[in-house]
Amino acid sequence: MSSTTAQSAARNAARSAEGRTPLTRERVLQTAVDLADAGGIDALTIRRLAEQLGVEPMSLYYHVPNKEAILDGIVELVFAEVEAATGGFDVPDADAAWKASLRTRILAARGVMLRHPWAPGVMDSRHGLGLTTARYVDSVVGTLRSGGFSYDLIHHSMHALGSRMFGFSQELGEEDGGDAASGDSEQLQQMAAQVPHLAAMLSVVRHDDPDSTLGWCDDQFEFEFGLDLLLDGLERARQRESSPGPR
Amino acid sequence: MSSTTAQSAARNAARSAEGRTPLTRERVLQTAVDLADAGGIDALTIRRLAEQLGVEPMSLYYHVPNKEAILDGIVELVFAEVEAATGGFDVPDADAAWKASLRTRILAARGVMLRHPWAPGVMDSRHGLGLTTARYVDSVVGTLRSGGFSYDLIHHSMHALGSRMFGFSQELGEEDGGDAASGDSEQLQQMAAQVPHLAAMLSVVRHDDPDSTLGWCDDQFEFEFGLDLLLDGLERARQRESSPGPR
DNA sequence: TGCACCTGCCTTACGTTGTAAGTCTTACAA
DNA sequence: TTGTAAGACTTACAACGTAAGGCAGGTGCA
Repeated sequence: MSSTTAQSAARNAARSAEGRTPLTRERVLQTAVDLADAGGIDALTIRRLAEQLGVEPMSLYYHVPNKEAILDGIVELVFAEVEAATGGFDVPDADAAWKASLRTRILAARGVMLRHPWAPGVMDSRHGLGLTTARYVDSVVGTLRSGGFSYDLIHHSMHALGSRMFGFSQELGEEDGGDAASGDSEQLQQMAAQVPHLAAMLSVVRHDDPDSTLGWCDDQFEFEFGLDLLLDGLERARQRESSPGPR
Repeated sequence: MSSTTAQSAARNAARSAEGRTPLTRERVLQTAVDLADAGGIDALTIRRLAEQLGVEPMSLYYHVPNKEAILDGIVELVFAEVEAATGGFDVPDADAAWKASLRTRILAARGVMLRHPWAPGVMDSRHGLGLTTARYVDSVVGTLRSGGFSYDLIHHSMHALGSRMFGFSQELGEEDGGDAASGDSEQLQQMAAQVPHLAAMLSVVRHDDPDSTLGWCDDQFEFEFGLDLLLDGLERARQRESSPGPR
């Protein structure tokens, strides 16, 4: 018991005297990312995270409600990196080269994911998008819009891009703005400020399909849309392969 | 202690007298699938599985080495369902309608996945394909081959289809025949018997790229191939949308 | 100056997970 | 009758996430 007390005293001394950098939500999340980068997502446990921070496990819970929140947080951190890598989430002016712009953005996202291979897996264990992630999606919607796509076609495009949009990963499942957007028009206005293109798309697409049976979008249709896009594309690639073509 | 003995005696009596259906690997795996179907993948724990089977947890380990093997096993079971749903994994004759055939097969796979929503997630937590899964992939390769695709283009197509091929899910990562195919030509011949098209593709594609830096296939190239396939397809869809077109 | 209160971290303890190691029972062969 | 192997069971452990509460140091107010 005396040893425990001594230990505690030593730590307190170290904290106040040597000026231990205080625990913050940011430091917790950043260290979590480092841990996952180094040892995979299974290496990210509360206990190891605490140890890495020189702190007892339960201390983390003062800054973060639970592990789920940590997972949400590190995904947001990854998309903050994507934002930095693309120099912000702005969308090109109308009639600009939407394709090149989108291509660049998506490849940048992929570059970030390659540095955090655990991210895709964590992403689709999460339900609902964080704000930064939603703003990324918003920028994709906005870019397509600038290229003259209808919101309907944009909606299908988002499903078709699916994995590619995030650098890998899979379907979106629920694509509302996270916890928001389940209550109807209330929070949809707050959302509009942060993710205007996404909000616009949702309101249009939702109106077109008043009986929101399958959760307001027909997964079967979306799947076939994306599949046919690929199959048609592959067919053209094959024809190109057979005939050397001009040039 | 006497109660424990009595309990044990009662169970033994029930086993021999009433003719308890014996534990087998198959029964374990099937029950695991049922459990995951009913309560999601998190509901599948060794203890619950044992309880469902009327058996003590450690008894499972006589029929299965560990939980990983159970996860491998239930994925295989799912693909056995896919095989049944498509009436076997045979490929069409040359010059047949590869696109319709492939489309049907993939949509059938999707139908099965919808009954086992946990399957995609489990799949990409696994490294390497089981035999049945590999045979499914093989049938996709074979079908593309029957449509006149080169093995190179087939290889890229597989990457591009990625998620769609399995009904959802994501990239392949390692796409060798599971544990096999890391040792070179030895097991590659045993593999050839079971998954001939896949083996053929691998041997061709591998030769073209002797310095197998990035793990013998260039992920960056594959990603861009698939992305451009989609972007080009979307551009055509948008043009179609703008001009109502003939008909 | 004294006392209450808040902030930030620590201690202890619980239930759940996968599984290593060893034991007991039953069926059958010699 | 005895030996053997198959097929279960018992016990035990380390690692996980986290509920509940404790305790030091600083801050604000009397």
